[in-house]
Amino acid sequence: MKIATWNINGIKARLPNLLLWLKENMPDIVCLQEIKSVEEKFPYEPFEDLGYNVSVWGQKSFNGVAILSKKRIDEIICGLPGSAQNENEQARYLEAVISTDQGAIRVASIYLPNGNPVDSEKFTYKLDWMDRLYAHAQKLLKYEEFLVLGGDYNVIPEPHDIYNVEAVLDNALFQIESRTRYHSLLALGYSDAMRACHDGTDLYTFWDYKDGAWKKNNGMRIDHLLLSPQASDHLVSAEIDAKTRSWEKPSDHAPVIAVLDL
DNA sequence: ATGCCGGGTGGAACCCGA
Repeated sequence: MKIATWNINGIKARLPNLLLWLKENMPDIVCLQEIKSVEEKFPYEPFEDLGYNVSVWGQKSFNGVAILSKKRIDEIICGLPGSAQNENEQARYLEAVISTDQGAIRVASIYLPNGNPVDSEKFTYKLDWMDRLYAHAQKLLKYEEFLVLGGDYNVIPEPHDIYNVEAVLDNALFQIESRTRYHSLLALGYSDAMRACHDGTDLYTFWDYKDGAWKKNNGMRIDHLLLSPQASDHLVSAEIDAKTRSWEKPSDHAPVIAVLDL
């Protein structure tokens, strides 16, 4: 079972790259973020042609999450509990229950709010959103399922997850309030798939388009796959597919992939 | 360097991202 997360920064702009990547890697499940499309305009057909079931929670212009799955999707939940369930709710959380031969696996595609600038209501929105994610993640653990919370968390967990700490001292992604909330998820029992498999530096998932960040490797690790203990017991490997950042018309994020022996 | 790039909307210029 190969499961991936990728902030693709626009499904329309990234369709060729995404299809190429799917053909090369053939993941079983993919969590997508920032599709920037409403459901009605999502290009379902090319994914279905590759054998994927597709669930989308979209929004015009911004945000938007989706889940691709080779196996049947039995259940879909849009949004976190506690969200204002109205038409203004930002499309940032999509959860699916997927059938496998070993039983059900629950997967969430998460596009956590950026939160900049920190002296604005955007930062309090981020922290409130993280509090609601924590409460939901805590509840989900009680199911004792194979569970993967994948997505763009917009949190740099540790100093060695950024090329230069000085560059993000005022950034919402590195504030102690953001990092503490991220670490509280780990304290619940979730494991960061990448850190479960790799130590050290230079493990980045995002490089800004501007200022030659990719060429200078000015990156940060903000896209994560968090595994429940049941899923973590089956973790075989985890990797960042950084080479996609060097492709033509790249997303500014690279995919993260975990392999589970399920 | 909090916008130098890039996507989206809409059809120019502006919002948004990390």
